[in-house]
Amino acid sequence: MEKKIKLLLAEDDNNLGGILEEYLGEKEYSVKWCKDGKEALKEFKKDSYDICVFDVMMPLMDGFTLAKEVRFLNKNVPIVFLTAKSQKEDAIEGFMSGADDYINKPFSTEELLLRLKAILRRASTKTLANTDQNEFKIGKYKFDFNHQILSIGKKDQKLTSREAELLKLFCLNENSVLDRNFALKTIWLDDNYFNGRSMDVYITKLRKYLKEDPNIEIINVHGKGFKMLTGA
Amino acid sequence: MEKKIKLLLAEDDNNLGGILEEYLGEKEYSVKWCKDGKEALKEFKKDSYDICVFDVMMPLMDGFTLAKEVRFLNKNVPIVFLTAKSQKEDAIEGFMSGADDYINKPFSTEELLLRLKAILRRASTKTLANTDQNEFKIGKYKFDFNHQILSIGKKDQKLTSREAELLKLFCLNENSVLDRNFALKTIWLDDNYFNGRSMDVYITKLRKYLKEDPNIEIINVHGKGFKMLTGA
DNA sequence: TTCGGCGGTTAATTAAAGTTAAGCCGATAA
DNA sequence: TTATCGGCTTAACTTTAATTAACCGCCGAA
Repeated sequence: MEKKIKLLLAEDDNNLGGILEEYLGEKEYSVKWCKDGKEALKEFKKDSYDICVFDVMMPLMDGFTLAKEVRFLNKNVPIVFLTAKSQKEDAIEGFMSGADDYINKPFSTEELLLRLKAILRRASTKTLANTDQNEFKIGKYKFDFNHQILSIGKKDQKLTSREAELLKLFCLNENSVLDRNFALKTIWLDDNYFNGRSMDVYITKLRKYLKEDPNIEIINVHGKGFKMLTGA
Repeated sequence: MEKKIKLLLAEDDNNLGGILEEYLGEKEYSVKWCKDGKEALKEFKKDSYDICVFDVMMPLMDGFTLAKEVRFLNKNVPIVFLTAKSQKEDAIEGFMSGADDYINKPFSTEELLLRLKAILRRASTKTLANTDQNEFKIGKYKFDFNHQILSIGKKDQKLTSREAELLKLFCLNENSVLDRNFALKTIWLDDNYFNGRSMDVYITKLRKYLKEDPNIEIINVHGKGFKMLTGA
């Protein structure tokens, strides 16, 4: 059996929630169903998920607010909004980032399944090697991912592929927390203990490379991951 | 049953006050009704509230003056003003901060309820992780949340993530009570006994860090939480 | 006034992360 | 085929963060 895709569902309606949990659970998803936004946020903080499905209208914390909080924790996880027909499209789009999608209620479960597949395909092609962005500015540094070169002034530092992948992830999550497990899963494909320790070693290496510009720092967020701060 | 939303009502009219107290009390609010501005201010100092509803025309202290005092104590609590139709809109808006709203008398209780919900939703999006504010002044100190640094003069004190999160919560609730369970739920995600004791340890640490400026103190409000006083 | 719970503080424990070096392995060159 | 090298992982040891424990004092309700 393939490993299941972890899906976080926030839906206050018991009926719809139950249906989705059951239906998606039978497919390639492992579903965590929360009945309000607060609960879902707590859950997202606790565990890591591959995709989120949020109802927009919910008690305690609506889907958009929830999405904002989740985005703050992870810039990459794709989010699908469940909206009522009455909601204005442009208002919805204002809340969505590039990786997101929405689907109008009522919808068939097959329809949702198709959307989920599409968005995951899009997301997975984007996540790592495949982002079209391959050159980054990091403070006074310039980082060329393709050539695996980190340069400052005249000095060039050749990077290994692991170093480059990790640094790229940091660039894509500049100034926000890069979740430990997310990074491990995207680069090492498995977030076990040893890969974790390996990553720590790479953190040390990156810090060494980046110490020429005092405004750049990779700080640890205990139990969560790391944050690359780039002054500004 | 979810915990009720604490609402501070300042209304001198016995009739309207009584109606609101009863009607809101039946809904998801726990209402404290004060019959003049002075009393309301005293009450606000004593306890912590999620939202305020102030009549503008009141004896002893009018709603705007009251709001100014309350704002001094807490920059974030949303305030809804009850105004007479005759009052000029722009004059009212001049007194409101971004988080506030007003409603013209007479109004239906349903109308007020809707406003309260809307304003609370708006306010909640701002609460924690999501505030864009990340630098704070605390007396003579400067606190940079992103870099987790608390500095006074030339001295920098590095903070751990937990210390920084807690201090940020205090900054967002400067001079007003930070509810114990609220803090635990936002930072520790669970307000059980051990997390509570853990928080107490962090309070001790923050007090140590902040003792260079004698005007700053974190005082305990027995059974409720803590208040960070910043002289001023 | 007394008692029970809450909070203050310091210390002990456990878990996470930092660092350096050794080991492993595949690729390449002699 | 074997020596060497680079990249990565594993190991060992250190430091730091966070939680739990232990002990004590104080506040407020009865």
